[in-house]
Amino acid sequence: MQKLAQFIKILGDTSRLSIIRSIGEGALSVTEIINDTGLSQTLVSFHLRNLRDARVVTTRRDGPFIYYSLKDLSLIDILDKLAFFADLEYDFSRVSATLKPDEIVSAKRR
Amino acid sequence: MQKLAQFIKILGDTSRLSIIRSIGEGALSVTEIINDTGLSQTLVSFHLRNLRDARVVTTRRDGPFIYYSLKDLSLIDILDKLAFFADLEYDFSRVSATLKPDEIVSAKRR
DNA sequence: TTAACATATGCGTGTTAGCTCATATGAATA
DNA sequence: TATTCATATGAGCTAACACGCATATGTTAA
Repeated sequence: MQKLAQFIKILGDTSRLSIIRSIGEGALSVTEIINDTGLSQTLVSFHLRNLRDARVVTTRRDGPFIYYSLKDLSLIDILDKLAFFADLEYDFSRVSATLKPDEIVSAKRR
Repeated sequence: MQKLAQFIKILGDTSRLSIIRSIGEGALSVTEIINDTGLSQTLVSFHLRNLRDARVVTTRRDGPFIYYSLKDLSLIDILDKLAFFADLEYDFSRVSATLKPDEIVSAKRR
């Protein structure tokens, strides 16, 4: 229970959700994440550390760049479901605001 | 995004998860929740307020008792998925520690 | 090796949020 | 109405956490 709450806490932050959404469609370097989210370098680095510790993301080094990606893409589906559950208007991934999670998944595959 | 993070934060607390699990199988009065979770009266009341505000639970008054239940049972499935995602050992609802979320759902229907 | 770029970390701060204690409100029964 | 039981609320404390600033580490290329 403790572990689950801790894990969920990691997801319950606007900045981290932004980052997760950023890398949800493919690996990005830290700088790319910074540009995509508009968050400061320090803040992105700080949150990436949390996400790393929680094993939400994985890293791959390529020269001076470190590419971050989601360890398990099914997290996006879960977040879509949560977003749908939470307020029925907003969807987490960037497809549609009116589809149900299941429909969003299928819509993305087109 | 703000709203989603706020909602997830509500879920990311050990006490509230205990309460959600308590009422996951049917409506309980506050006193029953207190006994089931082992949390203090004040603390349960405090968290129930949060869960109410987040529209996670609904209430029904019956004489001096107020019965709380989940507004949408699909929350349990989502939490099972999150628990499975988080550490592969623990499951949120009380069925099995080794089944995947889908299997848990079907196991419960037996 | 030095300079430039990419990323991480330590420290200090303000705010949020969970918790307890005391108390208040509300409903039922005698 | 008075008492008892059920539930909610307000105030105050503490700890956790998100954030910014400055700086450090690491990598590449000149």
